[in-house]
Amino acid sequence: MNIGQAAAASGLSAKMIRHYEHNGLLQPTQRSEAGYRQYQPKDIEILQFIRRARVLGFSLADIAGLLALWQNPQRSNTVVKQVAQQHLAEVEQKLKELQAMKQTLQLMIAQCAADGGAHCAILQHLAKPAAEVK
Amino acid sequence: MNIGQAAAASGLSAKMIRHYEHNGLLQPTQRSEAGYRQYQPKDIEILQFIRRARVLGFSLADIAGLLALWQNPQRSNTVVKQVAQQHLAEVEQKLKELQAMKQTLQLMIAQCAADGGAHCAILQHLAKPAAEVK
DNA sequence: ATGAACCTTACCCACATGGTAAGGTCAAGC
DNA sequence: GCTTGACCTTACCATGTGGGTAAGGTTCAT
Repeated sequence: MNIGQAAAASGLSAKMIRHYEHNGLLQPTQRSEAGYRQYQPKDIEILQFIRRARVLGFSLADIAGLLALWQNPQRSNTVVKQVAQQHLAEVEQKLKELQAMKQTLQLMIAQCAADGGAHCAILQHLAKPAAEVK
Repeated sequence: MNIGQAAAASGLSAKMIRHYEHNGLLQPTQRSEAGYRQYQPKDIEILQFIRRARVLGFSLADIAGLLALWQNPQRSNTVVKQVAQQHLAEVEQKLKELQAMKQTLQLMIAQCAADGGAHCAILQHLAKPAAEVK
């Protein structure tokens, strides 16, 4: 199977598959005589694993670790859980930041007349907010 | 006022102030004979404006626009509001994505025994999720 | 044999920020 | 006057996850 078919089968782009190989996420595959990468069904499973982990926001470094654990029969699920919990904590941290942004943005937008005039609560807030944000 | 003092006064780093100037966010300042950038109190207000907008997640391109509007007495608050609403929509989109990640991560973590064994619901989910995520 | 569709590597770009290197400047203290 | 340390300058590299493009080789069907 060539890289284009592997990409279609896994939901990744051919570009990214090469990138993952370059980054050490994937073992270099066999090559055809012409140098084309050859993928086996087992490789497709690995690619799908990577795609699903990316959808969940895991970094490539995290995924490298998860892949190694996945392929290690001696693994401990405790380690896997730690990785996931650490990532969840980061996601929750970003959620907090975005929620704070959202709240302030909504407040500012609600206070903006949008009547075509020059007076603007949004610009006022950015110039001198009621409560300074550090 | 030198760049270090301007950085301290505005809450930005000297590095970023230079970067903003390089990007066209800031007008090049006066320079001392030795070539040091010189900042006036008015410049500090602009730097603080930028910092507050960054805290709210506005891109540098957005901030360039907001700064131009701020300094234009002929501005229309309608335009400002549009910029803010567009950014809010992006923030809300990211919030949705992160919330979906959070939910799935919590589910996977809850199902993981973490008893030191090799069986792991998290890896199972990544290998073959119950409901495929495209 | 030719053309389309695929593959290869190797670059540049985004985005905001940090780091580092190599060098110039200024002020304080001796 | 000289040293020292803190500051400033520019210029480059790195991050992380991709997208884009270029220049070229391969494969297959017509």
